[in-house]
Amino acid sequence: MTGTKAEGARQRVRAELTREILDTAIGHVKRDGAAGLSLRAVARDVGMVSSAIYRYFPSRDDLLTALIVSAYASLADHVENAESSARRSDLLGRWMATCSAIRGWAVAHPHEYGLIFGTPVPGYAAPSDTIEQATRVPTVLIGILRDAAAANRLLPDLPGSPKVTARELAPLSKQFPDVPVELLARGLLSWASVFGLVSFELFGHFHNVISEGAPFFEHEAERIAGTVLGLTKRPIER
Amino acid sequence: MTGTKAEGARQRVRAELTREILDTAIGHVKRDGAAGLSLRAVARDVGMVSSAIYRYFPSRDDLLTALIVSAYASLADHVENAESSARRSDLLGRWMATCSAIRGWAVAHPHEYGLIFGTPVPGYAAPSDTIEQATRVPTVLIGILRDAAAANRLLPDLPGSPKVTARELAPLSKQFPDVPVELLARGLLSWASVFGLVSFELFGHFHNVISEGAPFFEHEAERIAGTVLGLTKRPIER
DNA sequence: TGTACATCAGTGAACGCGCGTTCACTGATGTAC
DNA sequence: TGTACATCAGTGAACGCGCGTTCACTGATGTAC
Repeated sequence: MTGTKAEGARQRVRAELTREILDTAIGHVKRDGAAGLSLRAVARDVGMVSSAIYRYFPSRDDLLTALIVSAYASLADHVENAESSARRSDLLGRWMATCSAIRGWAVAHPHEYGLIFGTPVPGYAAPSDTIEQATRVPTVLIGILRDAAAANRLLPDLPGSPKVTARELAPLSKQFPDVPVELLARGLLSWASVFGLVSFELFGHFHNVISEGAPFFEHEAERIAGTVLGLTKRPIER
Repeated sequence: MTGTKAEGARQRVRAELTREILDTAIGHVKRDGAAGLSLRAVARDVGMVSSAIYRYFPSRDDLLTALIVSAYASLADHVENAESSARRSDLLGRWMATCSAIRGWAVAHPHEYGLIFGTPVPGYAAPSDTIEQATRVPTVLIGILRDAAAANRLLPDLPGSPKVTARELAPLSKQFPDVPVELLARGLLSWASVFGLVSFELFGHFHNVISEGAPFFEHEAERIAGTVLGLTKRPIER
């Protein structure tokens, strides 16, 4: 039935046009941001009449969803690719590659970054289709953390550190039952810190604060690895 | 001339109406977010014809600017108030009060938070009027850091920590010449971390990750104090 | 204190625009016998 | 291989809406003499 080849020309053309509409829409987001995205403008650029778009996307919100999913996927591709080219045992290298890839992608795709990490589009609720792609970057992060723990490269918490409870992190903990809650908490904070830095830079809050974004970010990413993650240069002796 | 009292009834009425327009607009942002803010809708609610707004604000963008300034001011009021009611010598208490106030305000005013810390409104460039208000919260933070340094309560950097250069932070350093660059960098990262946490929570990225935002945030704020800021419980002996 | 004039707030109509979505339709492409 | 029918993509007109901004205007409020 749904053979890979004999799909019929109609289906192939349909897939191509869907792709073209999506790409055109991405182009609009790249130029003008997501807020003003217009079905009609996209249709014009594709060379269709506006109502024809409805053969491909049932509504503007569905097109938006597709754009969000595609942005998450694009970021995740970039990050996974960077992280996987570091030597597995070079944990700091993997962390730095991940962070740099996040910032690099964000700087190269500011509007797409804004689409997924900025103010949610009003009246729009992200459907669950997005979570598969949205989960990929955090998963890379947790992978690093897990390997660091296995290699005995994580400092213990400072005495008197706050203890995050399992309850607070219950939903995440259920997805990664083999990772201690304490580690998940570190991962979450480092994740939020990295994106906090990137968001501040992209959204203009580092204006008149920082002169060179890239080296500052590298330094801070390294600092996060050392302090928040507690990643050590060599295995800890017991 | 411009006496405080005999301003004339006209001027007073004008000020009151300006306030009313602003408050109505804030109400709209609270309900629907900033993206769809409409002059006409505001005018309707105030009970004016749409063109009358132009006697008070020269354009939609100016109204938006006023809203942004007002949001920054509201946040800063809230934060300064909370921070200043902690005992001066209780540095961790001051930090925690600051952080909780930030999150508290954000949760209570999500759309206003989105207006100032989310995706910048497309085609809109924040004028310098905003910086006075925008600077107040970071200033509170630096105050804590400065006092902590004076009280000898900051851990030295871990050996092998990345050294942020003065060049990278030149603009900020010029505003706070008495604070060492290294401290400014810590402050920046902690600032970004706190807002990263809050943004993730407000913008939905902690969905299915965290079950209870408030206690988790408190724990993480404390962790930031200990690891990023390097704030110790007692003065360091030399 | 009273009058003549200037300032200003608010009106209402209009301009020109773009938007998302629906609907009946025309032709072309595929499918079943 | 050929015909009859069903499926589908794309059209073009229309609906109903709301927007920011301009402009000539009316009256009321203030100011100067």
